[in-house]
Amino acid sequence: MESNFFDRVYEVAALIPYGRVTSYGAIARFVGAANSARMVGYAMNASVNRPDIAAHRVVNRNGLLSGKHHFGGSTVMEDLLKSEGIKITNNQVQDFENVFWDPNLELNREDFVK
DNA sequence: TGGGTGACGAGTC
DNA sequence: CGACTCGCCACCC
Repeated sequence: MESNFFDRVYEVAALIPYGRVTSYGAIARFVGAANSARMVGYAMNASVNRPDIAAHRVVNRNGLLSGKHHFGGSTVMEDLLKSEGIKITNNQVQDFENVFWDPNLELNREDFVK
């Protein structure tokens, strides 16, 4: 069976543009679980098996690389973001507002299966 | 079946 | 301004 929740999270995560980041809460709202931002992170945790998912482009609402610790336990996440032109300082995304990508604004929910 | 878990978020002190 | 607490809810055991 298909767990639409996780699948949607994966879809959105896969659509995050290069050099941009988004927040768990933004994805959560987009998939219809505004109050389940934690589940987005949980889904990302399971997305390690999904090479198409750019989990490193997902940070918390503060622009903090909360999931970096889960990226092999190294600075992989930080390095990946830097390689995309995103500035990282003290585990925090610089110019977060500038690189923030809100699926609710940039993406059409109608393009997804309801 | 039930309960614990957690890569969050928002509110409070 | 910083640190802490609580609620959330889909997934795993």
